[in-house]
Amino acid sequence: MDRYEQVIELAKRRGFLWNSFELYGGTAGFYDYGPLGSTLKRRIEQIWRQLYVIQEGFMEIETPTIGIEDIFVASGHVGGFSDPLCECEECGEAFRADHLVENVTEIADALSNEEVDRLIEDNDVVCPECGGILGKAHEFNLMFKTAIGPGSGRAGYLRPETAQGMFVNFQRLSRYYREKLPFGVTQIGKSYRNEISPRQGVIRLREFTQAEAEIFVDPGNKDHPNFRKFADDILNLYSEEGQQRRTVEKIALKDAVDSGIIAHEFLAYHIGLTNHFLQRVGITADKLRFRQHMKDEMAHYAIDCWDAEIKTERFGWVEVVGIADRTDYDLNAHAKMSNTELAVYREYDEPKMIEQFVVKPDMGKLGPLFKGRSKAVAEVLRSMSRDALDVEEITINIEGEEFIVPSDIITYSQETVKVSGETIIPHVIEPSYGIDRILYSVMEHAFGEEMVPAKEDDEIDANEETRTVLKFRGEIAPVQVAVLPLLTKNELIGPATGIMNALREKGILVSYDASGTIGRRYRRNDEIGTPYSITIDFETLEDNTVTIRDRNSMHQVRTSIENIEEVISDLIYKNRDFETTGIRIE
RNA sequence: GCGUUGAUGGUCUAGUGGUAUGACUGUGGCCUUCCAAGCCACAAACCCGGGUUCGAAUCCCGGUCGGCGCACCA
Repeated sequence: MDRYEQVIELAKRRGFLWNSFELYGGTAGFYDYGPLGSTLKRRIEQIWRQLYVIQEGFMEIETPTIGIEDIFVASGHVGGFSDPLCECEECGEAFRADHLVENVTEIADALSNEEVDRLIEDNDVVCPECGGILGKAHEFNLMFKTAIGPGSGRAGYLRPETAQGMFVNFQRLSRYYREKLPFGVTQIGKSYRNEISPRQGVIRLREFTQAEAEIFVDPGNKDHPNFRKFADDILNLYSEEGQQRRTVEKIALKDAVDSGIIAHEFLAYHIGLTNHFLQRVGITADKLRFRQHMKDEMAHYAIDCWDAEIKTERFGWVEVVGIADRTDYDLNAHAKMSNTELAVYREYDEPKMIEQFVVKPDMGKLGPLFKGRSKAVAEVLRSMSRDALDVEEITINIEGEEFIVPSDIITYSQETVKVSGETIIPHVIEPSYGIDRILYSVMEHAFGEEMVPAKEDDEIDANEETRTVLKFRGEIAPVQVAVLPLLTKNELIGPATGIMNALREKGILVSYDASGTIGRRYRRNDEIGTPYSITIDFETLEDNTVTIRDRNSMHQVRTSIENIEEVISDLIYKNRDFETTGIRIE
């Protein structure tokens, strides 16, 4: 069993991850989160909220998982997700069908699959790799399509990313943030891609959870006011240049910006924030790197893009977060599609006095002359230059129609105009997290097998046994503390229940376990990553003390029942040193 | 999607044309004392569909799911 199998086997057995629809045989690309998995996932998301929503102030919104066609036409997903592909019947290589017929037609990308097939046949297009015969063109549409409403309905798609729901709310959001850049918005939710052949368990899913932030910034100012916070952090950077040399470099973010490796401070800040987040949820620092997209792999509209990649035993480096400067691409696309201006007005510090050439058509005269067309004529006149207007009769052309305008109908002058601001289309910085991949990576990095001394027993030779333990950070461990009466005796169950209730009132997730020997129960809790165990024994009845056991060190202290919930809370949330919580016992 | 390979309790596994082996886990009980190994009892499985057969978990075909290779991963 490799590490992946060990983690997945444990995840399945202990209620973290289950194959969906298993009762009916299952379907690839879907996973259920069991009791511990859901809790772990929620704790990871909660830390994400703590950083992005509370600390950064990027409020969370929630938009439908189904989107209408226009959204995905504008975003490019309808076109981009339905490339026709042809596979070679000889060598099996797949090619973009429209690219294959580019040389024999002008309109390759506007053809139906049948038309492409016919062109391939008529022009004897063969496989560019091996010269073999090509199969029929077929669509690879990675979006799930559905119908909204009865009958054939209106086309809808399950969203392939949460981002579009935020872009299309730009105007509302801009107003919410009182029209001041920068501002950001976040969404945590499900996205859907109908992958052709999902494998690799939870690494590639058809339904998955994204946590995305869209941060709208002034394109003229991509400095970050709090950059200092991460400026000195040293990260494993795998830059475009580094990839050519196949070397990952440890560089401080400040230096990466100064030397131009990272495009600008704002992006670097968010790389820093991602680094902070991933380590806080328990990703091992030396199994984490940031890889820059190569020029040819980056979407054409992006300026710079970095992926956070995590090293896993089976899959190697797995992309878990993408941090991109998407420029104004999305807002432009939706502005065009919806015919609505998606921009903010930025007031200058000082109004600018601008020399302007101003044309003033006399509408009183234009009106009777051109009737219904006079407004369009005036528009054109206003945009003309002084030279073009300085003639006897001005001839203009609107949609093939000619208009002759006598020059005495207009006046023009050079004027000084006060301009107090300008309209700008913000650029978008987008950190996009794949929560499921992160959750798996956290489990893998937390997973450990340790050899520990076995209990003495003459009949068994081995003096060591394997302890399986998930070393989750306290903050993300699904079960935060186990309450264990040493024996199943009523006099022990009473105080145990009391302690459990006090902990629960404090908001701590407790598992109560009275079944089996104490050693077995410790091991059970090690395996699901419970950081602390409280054991109630007969001494408790005498002096109101219990033992607390630390999962990682297996050390125990004896401490008072009084305020035990505060002690546990401090251990989990405030990084209190375990050894300070009581008297160490051997 | 193509090729290849596998599928037996929760987990790991034995096995056969006549309904299944063992271990671990789990549950209940016993146990005055702390790291899975004590005692008693209990629970729990042949991936799905079709075919051959008196009878199929076993043989054959198809599917599903998993692994691997190829392709795909905006």
